[in-house]
Amino acid sequence: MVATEHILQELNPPQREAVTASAGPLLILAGPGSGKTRVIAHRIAYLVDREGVAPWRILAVTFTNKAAREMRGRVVAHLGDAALDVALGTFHSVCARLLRVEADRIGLPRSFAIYDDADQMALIKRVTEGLNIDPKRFSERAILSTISRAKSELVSPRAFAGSASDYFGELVARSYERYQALLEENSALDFDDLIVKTVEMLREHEAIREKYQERFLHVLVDEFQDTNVAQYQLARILAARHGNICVVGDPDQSIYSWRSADIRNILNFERDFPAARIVLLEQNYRSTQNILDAAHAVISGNQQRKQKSLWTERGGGEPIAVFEAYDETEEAEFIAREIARLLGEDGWAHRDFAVMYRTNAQSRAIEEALMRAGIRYQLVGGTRFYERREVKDVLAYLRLVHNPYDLVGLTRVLNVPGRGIGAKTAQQVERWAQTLGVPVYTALQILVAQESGSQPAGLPDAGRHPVAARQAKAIVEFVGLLDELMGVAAKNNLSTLLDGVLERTGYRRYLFDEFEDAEQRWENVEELRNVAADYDGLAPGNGLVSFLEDVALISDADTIADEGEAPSEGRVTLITLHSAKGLEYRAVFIIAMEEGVLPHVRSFDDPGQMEEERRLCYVGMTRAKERLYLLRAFRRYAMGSSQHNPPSRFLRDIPPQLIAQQSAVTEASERRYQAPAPRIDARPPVPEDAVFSGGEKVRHPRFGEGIVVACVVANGDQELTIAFKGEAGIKRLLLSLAPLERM
DNA sequence: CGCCGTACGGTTTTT
DNA sequence: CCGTACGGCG
Repeated sequence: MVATEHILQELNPPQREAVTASAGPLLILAGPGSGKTRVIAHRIAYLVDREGVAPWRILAVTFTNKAAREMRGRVVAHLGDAALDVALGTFHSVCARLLRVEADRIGLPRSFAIYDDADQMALIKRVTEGLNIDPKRFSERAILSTISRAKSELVSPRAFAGSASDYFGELVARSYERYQALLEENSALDFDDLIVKTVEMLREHEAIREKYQERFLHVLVDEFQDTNVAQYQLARILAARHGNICVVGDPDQSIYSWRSADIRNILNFERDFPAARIVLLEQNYRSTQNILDAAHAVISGNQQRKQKSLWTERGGGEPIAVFEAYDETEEAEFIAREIARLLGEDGWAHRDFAVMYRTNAQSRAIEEALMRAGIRYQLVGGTRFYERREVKDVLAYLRLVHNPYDLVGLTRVLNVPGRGIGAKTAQQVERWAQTLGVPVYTALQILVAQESGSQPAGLPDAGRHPVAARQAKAIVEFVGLLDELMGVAAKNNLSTLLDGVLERTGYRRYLFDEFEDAEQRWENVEELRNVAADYDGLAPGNGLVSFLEDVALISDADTIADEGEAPSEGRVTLITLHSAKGLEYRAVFIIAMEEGVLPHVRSFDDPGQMEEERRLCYVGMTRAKERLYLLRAFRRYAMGSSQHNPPSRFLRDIPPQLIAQQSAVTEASERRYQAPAPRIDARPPVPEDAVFSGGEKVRHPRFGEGIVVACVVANGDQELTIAFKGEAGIKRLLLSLAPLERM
């Protein structure tokens, strides 16, 4: 508690202002590395410690669950266990909790399922099928993303239909309505619904609204530039009673507009709260001046932005290293070598390094190189654990036990492991359910009743089911299996339930019968069981609910190993630029600085999206504390074939004097592609006849025949990277010293 | 009706 | 290169 005073001493004046601003709306515009996480944590501590606010009356919303955990850790460090009562989480997790608590009062099934991207896709497929929409003319993904955008802007199906002006709009309007109906039938909410339903709840139920408005004396929102309209409205409603809303963001780091994040929220905030106090945090505590200058040069290319001054006391630092490799293998090998080299120096640990890329698929080459070099790494995201088939199967059973109306889960495992209920039968049942106007699970129950010759109370009187005898028998068994598992769930902890699922379905045997890589898959199932065991302390029903909720709302950034691992245990981080937001590393490698990758080809025809690519690059660059490496490859393999990408426009925006060594890998080949990249002026002359270029065959007296894969011009010499055919492998040689012969 | 083989198409980012 | 869609066989 006494800590507060000396904490305030450590802060610079704007930070102190942000922490101690007493009441009312507050907008903090924070540059990268300005210590904003620290400031929010301090502010929470300050409110409790100095202003006497009860911790449970503070709501702080972060972007990822990991950020929430980190925030909680910081606040607990200041306040002790009292801080555990602060309401902390992502918008989605906070909403899920509120909806679960209020479910009965607002007529929402308490056991609603949460649908992720893949589940939504499965649902929208049914919608377009039902509406006879040709997926070749109108992609399901486009329809879904239009629906999602409407929901993030709090546009109801009815309102959307009213404003639809073209044919596509009509189709989406019809799909939207049907999609929502289907979600309801499944007792499911998608990610957007979590927010939308919460806003609706607060708008329509006065008692509930007043309860929470009264409770939350202070509302704080981090990463405000990445909130969508619905999320902003939610924060506004919650803060309306007391008017204490503090939002923190950086327009230059807005990288989620494709997920309907709306940068205009920042402008609207100033409009909605004219009395808002605005604090600028412009001092950077993270990066060296060179890194900051380079990043600034890149972000300055955006037209739509407010100029901002960023400064640091950290001095010049190392120049930015730009490396041009022959292909992605060499790019990766350069990184592995550089990391190995720095690890050999004093004070560097694995966790000091991160390799960042635009798309998940790019991690592959890096992984291979690090593996070959024996460098430990952790891959963030990629083929995510919870997206693996075997994990999804087991989860689907758990979801069904929790909510048997979940049609997506049901169709997933109806015939997994195979029990003779094929697609045809599933379709028959679904059609039948539709004509009866009941959920598929209810139809299955009726079928079971009919098979046993009875008609239990509470189920609609229906015509005879359309399923053939053999398949009907299999369905009876399947429904029996679910019943049995629900019985297990009611009385046992989560891992017992999961064991029950595996045992009764014979899932292990199924894996080993059907898959080559069954070992690996079974390991994943066991890993899932380990996670589930963490919930065994909870009451039977609660364990399952919390587990499913956490699984649905977990993000890949949440899986990053926390600090606290022994230094020797650290790992190099491989991460997408998007996921890297909010993180920092001593050394950062950004790969594939190429036109078409970063900026991504999909942004070429839209200036707005191009600006977002630039911000993405800026986010990546500003993750670096001490060293920043920007890499590109002359050729890159993607989807089987090789392609050539010109250097990224963002590279050209960086002043040459900030760049250490301009590596020139494939000059000769490069010229053929007329790449106009600016070169460092003071490049020392190299004797013309001595210049080797990529692809040339050479002979070395000791290493034998090889191919030049890269050459770097430096200090009047050339450093050649040569792949030799024999034992020697890949070597780096100086032109002036190596007795090389052109072949 | 279900299962297994081959051809083809589509590929950003994620709470 | 990977997963899905379709066609023939048991």
